[in-house]
Amino acid sequence: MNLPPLTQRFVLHFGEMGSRWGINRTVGQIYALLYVSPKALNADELAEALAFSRSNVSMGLKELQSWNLVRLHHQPNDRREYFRAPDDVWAIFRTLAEERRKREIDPTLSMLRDALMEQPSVADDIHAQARMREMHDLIELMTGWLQDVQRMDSDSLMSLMKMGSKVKKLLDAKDRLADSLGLGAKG
Amino acid sequence: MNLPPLTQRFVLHFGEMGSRWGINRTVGQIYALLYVSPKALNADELAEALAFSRSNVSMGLKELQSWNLVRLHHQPNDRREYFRAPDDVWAIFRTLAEERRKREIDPTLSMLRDALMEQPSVADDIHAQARMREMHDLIELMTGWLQDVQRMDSDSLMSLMKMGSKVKKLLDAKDRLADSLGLGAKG
DNA sequence: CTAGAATTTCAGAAATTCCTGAAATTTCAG
DNA sequence: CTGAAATTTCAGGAATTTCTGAAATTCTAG
Repeated sequence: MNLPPLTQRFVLHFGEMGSRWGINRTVGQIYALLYVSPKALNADELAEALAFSRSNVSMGLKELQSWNLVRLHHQPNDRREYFRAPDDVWAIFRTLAEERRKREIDPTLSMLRDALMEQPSVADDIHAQARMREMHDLIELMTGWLQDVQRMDSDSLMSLMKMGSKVKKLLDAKDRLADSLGLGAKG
Repeated sequence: MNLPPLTQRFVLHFGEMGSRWGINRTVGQIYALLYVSPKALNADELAEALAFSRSNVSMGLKELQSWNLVRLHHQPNDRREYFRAPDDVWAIFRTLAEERRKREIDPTLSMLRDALMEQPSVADDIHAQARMREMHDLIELMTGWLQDVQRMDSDSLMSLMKMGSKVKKLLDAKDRLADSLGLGAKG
């Protein structure tokens, strides 16, 4: 591996963190390098820069493509494929959240839905089902909210986040205003 | 394993999903069982119910304790330790988010901070550092926001989530109001 | 104290995941 | 078509993680 110092630190860090994020070292390092690289890279360049086997890079890129995290490019008079990470870091985050929801949350939501349709046959399962309902409702609320905010443009999302918990004050103010005008609760 | 049907499905699912969530089968199944169990369980009961070795359960419980995800209890005239998941599923989620931030985000944030202090020495590193700054700013904004909302009580959080993207309309309304009153931009 | 119950530690076996080189397949210029 | 370049697949070796049983340690009733 022969990368400039800052790039190298970033790449090695992503390789190490990979295991905590549920991706392997190869995938982590490939994405890190694509993310900071000023230009699109092809598979051979990645294999060379990161000292991985060509086949390993191929599998890593496939994985990243299945996550929708890379864009493909072509150079004139060169039939190799070149890869880039999206420029917009917010878009990357959105994609990541979306894909993780699909893989890590949706299967559980569907298992919970199935379990909630059943008629529990013993006392312990009655309690278990009630607990599952609590979990189901929370997950449904959170994923629904996630999908809502994912539809917002980056600027609105940023201003919303910058407000942080001040949103609560705004909500309270809205409620008081609605009350004082004699309006009922409304969404 | 001899569990009532719904409980068993839930437990097995958490065991399987464990690998996607970065926890192992043992830890997943133990927590699933604690979560749906109507009463606190001791390590022997867990080992028996899940058909794991006693030592494996011990390590799994240690892991869960390091995540702050279990509560310890004692029964009169019994010196064994009994374990429970917190009753409030929102509290569980908050803890999970907090601990994942510590393990999966904070190390990266700190690496990025360090990298941003350096003076890039080659052209590619200048670009790389700019990209790192974008990532740093997004992560800082998101974790700051997360800490803000984590301080909100469960009810406020729920009503906020139920609003979903309607929050944006509320924000727009606030901005228009502020404008029409001739006020400048304010937090 | 002490004995035995409860729990933890830990070496290494078992299972899983990662990674490579070789072979197979796909792509496309000529 | 053909052949060489580009890419993918895949068997199996390397590395890592998980899990167990045995031994060590901690705890507490008496």
